[in-house]
Amino acid sequence: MKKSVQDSNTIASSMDEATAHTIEHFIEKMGLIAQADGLPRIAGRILAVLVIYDEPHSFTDLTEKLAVSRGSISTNTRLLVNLGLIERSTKKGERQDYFVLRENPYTSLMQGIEARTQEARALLKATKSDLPDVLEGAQTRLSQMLDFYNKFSEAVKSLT
Amino acid sequence: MKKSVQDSNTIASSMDEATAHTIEHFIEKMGLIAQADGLPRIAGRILAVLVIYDEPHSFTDLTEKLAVSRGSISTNTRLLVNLGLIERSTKKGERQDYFVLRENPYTSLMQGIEARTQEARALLKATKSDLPDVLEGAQTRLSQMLDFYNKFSEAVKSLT
DNA sequence: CATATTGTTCAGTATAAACTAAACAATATG
DNA sequence: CATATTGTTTAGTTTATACTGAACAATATG
Repeated sequence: MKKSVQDSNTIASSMDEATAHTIEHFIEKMGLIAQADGLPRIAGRILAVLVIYDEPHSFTDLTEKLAVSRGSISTNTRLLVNLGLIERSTKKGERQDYFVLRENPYTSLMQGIEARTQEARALLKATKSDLPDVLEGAQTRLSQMLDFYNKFSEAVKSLT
Repeated sequence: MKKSVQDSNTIASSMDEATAHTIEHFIEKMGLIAQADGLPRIAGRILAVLVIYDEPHSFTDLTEKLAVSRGSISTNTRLLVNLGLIERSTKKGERQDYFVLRENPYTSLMQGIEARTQEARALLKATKSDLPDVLEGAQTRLSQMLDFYNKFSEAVKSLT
């Protein structure tokens, strides 16, 4: 078996104690942030690993570094790839897939958010046009909400 | 027992069939949108009711209109109040609390989002300063991520 | 061909969250 | 005071999701 980028047990020994702790903490916190954003905790942790380390990480690197099952790595790397945050890469003479952070990871994230607001806007427009004008209050409040989503959408688009 | 704003069984009969259906659909979709945003489905549905109807809705109005338990209404109205989306109101001679949509519901929502990004920014800053400069790649990627969150924060703030 | 490696899928389990129903405290009403 | 109303809280249930571990297919290697 090929030696992986770095064995999880040897991380700490190859760097400053405090640094190792900082990294560990960052990885766990990113898991929680991911969770708060509605993503699996593991997805956030994988992302954190790829933010910290320069080297592309293989499937097995990740299972060892994060101590989770291959199934989870498979599922969550695919998720992150779909979100446009990471991408697969390969090395010649190696069968394994490697993962690295994408160049501009966050723009595509924004596109995902944009798509979601688009759904809300569609619903609001449809509801407005389906409801009779006599429901003035409802029409007004729907307009306000739609107006907000429109502005939000613009703001998000300006970030990409 | 006081007659409530409108009995759920009589909604349809007092308005156009198509209109009733549109409202029903809007309420359910709002539940799903709330869910996608990490909120309980019921919170979205309560919000939808208050968007559609002019009248302040009591606790019991909501339980009847949405066919959910009082416990859920209690929990979720409190949640929506804390998010700044709705507010309690009262009527003289009435013991019940009533709920209405706030005047500008969405700005305070944004403030909540802002607070969440603030956490991420704090983590990124702390991690950057705790990690040694020799970890150039990590420093760069952390900066990029922080940069993104900074811009996002600005964009969100511009909406309020 | 037999064995090993790699990634995916899926059944089952664990965990977390939503929701209900009932108990409860506080207040009002008669 | 007894009873009813109102909102909150909490125990228990349901439901959804994350995660594991093992089976699997595909491919490589000897």
